[in-house]
Amino acid sequence: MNDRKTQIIKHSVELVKKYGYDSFSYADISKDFGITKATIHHHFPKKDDLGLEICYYIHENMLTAFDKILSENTPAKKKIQEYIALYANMIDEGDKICPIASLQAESNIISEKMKKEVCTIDDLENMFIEKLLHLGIQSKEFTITGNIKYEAILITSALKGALMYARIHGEENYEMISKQLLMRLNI
Amino acid sequence: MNDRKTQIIKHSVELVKKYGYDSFSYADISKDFGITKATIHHHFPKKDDLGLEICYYIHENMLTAFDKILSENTPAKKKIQEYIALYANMIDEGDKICPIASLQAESNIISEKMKKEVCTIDDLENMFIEKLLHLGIQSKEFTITGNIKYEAILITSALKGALMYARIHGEENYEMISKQLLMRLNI
DNA sequence: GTCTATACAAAGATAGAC
DNA sequence: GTCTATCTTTGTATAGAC
Repeated sequence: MNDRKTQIIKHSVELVKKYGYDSFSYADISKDFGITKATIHHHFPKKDDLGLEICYYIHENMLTAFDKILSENTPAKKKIQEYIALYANMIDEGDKICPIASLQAESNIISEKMKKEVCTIDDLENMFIEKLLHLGIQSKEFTITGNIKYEAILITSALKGALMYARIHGEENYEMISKQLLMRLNI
Repeated sequence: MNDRKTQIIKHSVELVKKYGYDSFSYADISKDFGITKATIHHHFPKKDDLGLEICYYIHENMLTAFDKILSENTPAKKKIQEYIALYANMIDEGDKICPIASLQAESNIISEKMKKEVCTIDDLENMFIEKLLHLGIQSKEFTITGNIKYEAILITSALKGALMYARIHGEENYEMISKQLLMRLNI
């Protein structure tokens, strides 16, 4: 619809991945697109308006990516590896981390509305992984010891942590850490 | 030792754990201690000076905690649990995460000097865990599949991620996630 | 939708007095 | 070591013209 509006949201997600929500400004977007700050305020009166749209965008993007992975006729192991590859792309883009990890780290800064959205996205991601784990168990690709729900949360949390580590210490670390994480599933 | 300067550093570490480095200000410290911003600038002319001292303080604190755990005549399993409890304390303090995770999330905001210090602290923590893993293997308390170095990095990264998750979703999650993480070591 | 202009507060920082 | 006072820059935000 509103091309410029979507353009700003997309770019803002990248800024969150690189600098965090509180540390990027309307001035940054202004420079990057060659428009004035006032124009951005026209589309998003308050920064929190933009912040919420950022969350919604991440949410929708995630749904699309997960639906694609689920729809493919592939074994659970392959689906999990595709999920892990989604994260890897963020480092390749240059100096970025998971936008949700970034917002989690700023949870005492963002509005209650944004916080709630972050929680919803977290739940979505964890339920997706839980689903993949159940798939793999059913197809006897692997077994899970302990609690499946928390195994899922462990996987998503560990990958977010791994991405932050790899951004500073070298992107090659992400692959090594994720490989080690999946070792318990014999993947 | 317990002079104003140290007092400011200690408090700043807590602010980093709660809000992040970029999102806390001299004005915050000023209010909390009832002193002016100028006084803080007297102790730390630039914010980066304070930032570095924050890193050094975290570094030293970590060394002390790790030395204590290593010096005790306890099995490796117990030592790992003590390490995990160190993290748990941060949530108990109220709404806080690992200060290093916070700085990692802001790695494109902080100075090169601070970034280097964060890396050093990361290495220190990972080597500590690696040591505990070797101890446990030697004493036949558990076995490790895969790469021990990356198992250590996985543990530290996962716990940082788990802490961020638990801050938003409820502190009880930290225990559940860490329990699931250690399941592979049969702890 | 985009601009200029402007307001207003906050953040980092400095000079100089006590 | 702490203060008052001041400065600069940046960030968020609004009003009104084109």
